[in-house]
Amino acid sequence: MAEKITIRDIARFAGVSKATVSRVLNQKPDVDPDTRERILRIMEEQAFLPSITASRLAGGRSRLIGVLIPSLTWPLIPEIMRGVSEMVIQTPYELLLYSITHEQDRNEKDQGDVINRILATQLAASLLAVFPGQSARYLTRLHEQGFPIVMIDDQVKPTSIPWVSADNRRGGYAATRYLLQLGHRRIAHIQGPLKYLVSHERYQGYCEALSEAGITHDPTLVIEGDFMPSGGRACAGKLLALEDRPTAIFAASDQMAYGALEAAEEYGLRVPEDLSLIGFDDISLSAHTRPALTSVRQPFYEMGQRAIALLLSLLELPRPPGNGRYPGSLQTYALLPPVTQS
Amino acid sequence: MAEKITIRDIARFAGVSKATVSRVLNQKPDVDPDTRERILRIMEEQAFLPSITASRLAGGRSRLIGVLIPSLTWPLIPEIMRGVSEMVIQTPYELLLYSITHEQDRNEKDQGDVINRILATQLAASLLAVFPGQSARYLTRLHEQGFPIVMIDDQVKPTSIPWVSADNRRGGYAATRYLLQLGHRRIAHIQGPLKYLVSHERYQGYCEALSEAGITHDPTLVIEGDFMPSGGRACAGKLLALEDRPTAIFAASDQMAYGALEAAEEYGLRVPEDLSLIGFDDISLSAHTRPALTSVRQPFYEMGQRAIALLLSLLELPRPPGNGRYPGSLQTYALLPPVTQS
DNA sequence: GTCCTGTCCGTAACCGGTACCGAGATCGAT
DNA sequence: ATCGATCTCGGTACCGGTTACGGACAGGAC
Repeated sequence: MAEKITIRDIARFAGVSKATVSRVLNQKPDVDPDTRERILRIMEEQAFLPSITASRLAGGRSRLIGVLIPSLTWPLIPEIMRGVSEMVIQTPYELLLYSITHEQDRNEKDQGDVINRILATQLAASLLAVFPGQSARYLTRLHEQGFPIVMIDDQVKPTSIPWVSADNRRGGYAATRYLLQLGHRRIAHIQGPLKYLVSHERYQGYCEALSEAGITHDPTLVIEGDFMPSGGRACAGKLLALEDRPTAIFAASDQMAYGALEAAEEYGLRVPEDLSLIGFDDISLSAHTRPALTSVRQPFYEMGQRAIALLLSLLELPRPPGNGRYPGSLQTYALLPPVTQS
Repeated sequence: MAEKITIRDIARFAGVSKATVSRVLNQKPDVDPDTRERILRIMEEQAFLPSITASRLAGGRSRLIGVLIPSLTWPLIPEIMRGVSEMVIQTPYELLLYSITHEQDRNEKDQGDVINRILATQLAASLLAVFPGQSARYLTRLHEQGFPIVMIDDQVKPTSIPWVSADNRRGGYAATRYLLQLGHRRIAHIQGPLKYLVSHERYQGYCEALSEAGITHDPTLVIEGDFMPSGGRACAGKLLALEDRPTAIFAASDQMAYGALEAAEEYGLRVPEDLSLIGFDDISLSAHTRPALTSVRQPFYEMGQRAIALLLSLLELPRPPGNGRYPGSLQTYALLPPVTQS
């Protein structure tokens, strides 16, 4: 195994001191352009890559990105992570995985513990927080102290933290448009729990599509569900029991759409012949079920990519003085459009 | 933010030198028991935790565990990772994520690149390789050089690397037993591709259960599939076309079981009334489909736990001299039993 | 020619640990 | 009492970077 070459070797080859090499590594200004060029060339030739460990210890910025995710078993997380890791592999950064087990007692303490751990070990000096939920409060404080953080979150409340989110309003709009294009006029909507922002956004998209089509909003066709199959079944049951029954249902989650399938079966209705049904992407495998479920795909892969790109761009910025806020951070975000599939 | 306390602080509190504190940290023998006790107590009081970065730089063992995984979107990976991370969170170790994007050109070069990266950055000094596939060759060499590695793999060929695997033979046995207990005598089996070891193992379990029940093996009831829904459909089609049609099918993957469902529908057979069907767990959501699919659950969560426990135990061992093989590494493995569910 | 300013770069201390070397203490054996 | 072996432990040189400080040298203004 070839001896690992160090900054000292590079310095020796270039006939300069370690300090100068370090300066070009960190893009400090006070280096002669010729010298810089020469050193860069030598580093290239020697395939030199500085020790993340050493530079971190010496007080440099860390090349380790902490990724804070809720239970991986939530099916959309892996899709996000795919985008994240494909992006990161092209950079000299590495990913440090911090998984919060959402299963067990989901009290805030757990999450705080993990964040404390990240801070205490000092390994990661930046954070990608995926659906942080309750932890968002901690994160906001952290971010205000100058710790680079990007969130991927559906529940974006006003925050100073740069974030990436799917465009749920447009998703709801797209789902409803799809049903309208099939010729439906009486379209019901099973909402997600109203305590979630996404539920309102999807509902809002639904309303917009309807009013755009000149259909007056019928409140009896909108019921609040719980994102779960059983809730979807119950809600769909109520909807199908109406005397003026809807001909199509837009469920705010695939899980609820499954429940709705069962309810339809109970009523002897066939999908999609007698009742059209569209879900909202919790589950990437919906296309494999029978009957195949139409669903609005959220662009999780792209969200992962965007989020990490955003974080990387923050890291390249020089550390801001003063209050530690990155200039313009309030504007850094991305809303990604949905896709109707299957 | 409280100043980070270091080994020097502890040394000062205890009235000893840094060296001695380092010795108790690394469980070196030459420390007076009283002194050790005192230092440990002080570390406890001060909530001291040594800098992973510094100890790594100074040549100590790394507390970073590299996790090498194929595309996270493969649904069983998250379940494994859940076991892994729940285990790791209880230790002072951290997880470094290296995801191989299986999607794109799946040539070996990709995988070699990632492994080179792990080696070059020197961050992780141990590795958990999940379904390494082709990379296993690299890993074997690495392991023989003394690099601690544990594999989670279904395709265990003779190797010196400690591994954890599901017991596929018992899984096949369990699936077949399940059908036997329902009273079936003519039980078909749709195999996985025979190039995979797991396919043979599951088949073997199938044969054992049959012969144990005193049923003579009928070769026309066993067909090789491709793990995919379309293949399952084709195979099931052939089976159902037999004049002496089987009353139950054991498919070696859930995907193929889905295909079989479609084939049954084609033949006007209802599941489970007219035809019993059992799958093998590729997909954790099988229980949500209609009709709910019975499946053999592979204990991925537990496999993750076991694998990381195994790796940690290797790390606690002193570095072996000579050829770098851990004594008894050929015996360190774990076969975990399956569970029939739903 | 002197003085000042700015550019470029080397020296050395330091980050927080690890590990080698050797010193002092203790103790049993001679 | 002398000696060597063993147990403890301190001193110190690192690991591979970063950074404060200051020196050398060039150029321009006077």
